Amino acid sequence: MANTKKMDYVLLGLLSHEPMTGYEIKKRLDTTLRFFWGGSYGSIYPTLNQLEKEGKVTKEDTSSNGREKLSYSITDCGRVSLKEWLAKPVEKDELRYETLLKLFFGNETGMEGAMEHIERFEAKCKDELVVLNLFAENLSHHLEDDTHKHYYLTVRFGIKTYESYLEWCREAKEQIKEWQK
Amino acid sequence: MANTKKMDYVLLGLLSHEPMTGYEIKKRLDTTLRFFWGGSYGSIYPTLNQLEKEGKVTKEDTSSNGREKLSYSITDCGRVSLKEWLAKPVEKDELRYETLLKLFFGNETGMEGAMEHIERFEAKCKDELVVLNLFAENLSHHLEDDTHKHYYLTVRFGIKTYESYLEWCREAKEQIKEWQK
DNA sequence: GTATGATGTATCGGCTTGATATATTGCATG
DNA sequence: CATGCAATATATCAAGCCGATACATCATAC
Repeated sequence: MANTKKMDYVLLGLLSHEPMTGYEIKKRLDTTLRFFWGGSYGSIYPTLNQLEKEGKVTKEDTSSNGREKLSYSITDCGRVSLKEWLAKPVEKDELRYETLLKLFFGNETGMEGAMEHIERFEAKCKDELVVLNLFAENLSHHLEDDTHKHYYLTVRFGIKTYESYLEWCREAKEQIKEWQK
Repeated sequence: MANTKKMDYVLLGLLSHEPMTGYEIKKRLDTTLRFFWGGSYGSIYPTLNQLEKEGKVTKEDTSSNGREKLSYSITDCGRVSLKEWLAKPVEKDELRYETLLKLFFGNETGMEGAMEHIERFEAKCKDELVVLNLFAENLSHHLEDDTHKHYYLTVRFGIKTYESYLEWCREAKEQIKEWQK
């Protein structure tokens, strides 16, 4: 059978929006998708080559002034492959929260350590929420576009969850203070 | 320098609670830690051997009736290593939500597909919430123990976030219905 | 003019997952 | 009481992925 590798579909999905270079794909992963997915050069470039061999994307050399630049576009075959994957039920959603890990094992260091981790987590969440709210604001003016509608739903997911993280931080800090009495 | 590998500290953390076999560790990861961390045999057994070589855990053969059984315990050296790691700030928290990925690229399949993914996600969240609430209920009767306190905080995190996921599901479904008019 | 950062392609080591192999024990069901 | 299925238990392997790094050019600022 064909690939079940996730990165294949991440790349096909991004290229279904517009042609891009590997570098641009990486940037997109680090900004727009950052809240729910990642990806490294070590999987982007090899996957692009493999997808080209399979005929799911095409490569175009758009170098200029000696600066190397390879633009990738999705093919009809690639679109079919993407749609098949999109229609299948989700296999796995997962959280990998080091903060919770350190909290869980925190009885080795006491509640002060836990408190510190929660406060750092809280600060980071606040920063992320600012970014997400900006995204939502910008997107709300362009909701005619179907792509933006889908993007908007994922941003709303981010906002909802980060807000609940902050609520939990407040609750947890309160709880710890009570225990310390 | 020493290891920065996460699995090292997951195992040390679990063994700091009580001695366990690799199999028991796996079960713990699949139940208690499931909501925020994972782990496979392919990383558990090799890591246990490596930690033993480093003197951070000791192995004891507790086989009986010909059934092989290797119990691992944390050493003082292992405890020091764990505490050092716990004191360091968190490097990375990450979400890997295939549901959001399929939603983000959903303009290829239309809003009906998005709706289906959201509904499946909603159903799964409801199930998880039942489990988490059970955990919280049980734990709330044993909060004298420090280990349980820390465990309780992570369960509360799970409850808060799953509740917000469900809220988002409702909101998103509402939003999609409105767009479909 | 020259250092810094952004653009851009690419690979490598090491870690992790998911599947699989192997073997024994305990329990249930006909 | 046999037979099969689930649970206990250790262990490895291919394939996937991350983080770091190497390399080269261009733009900007000082």
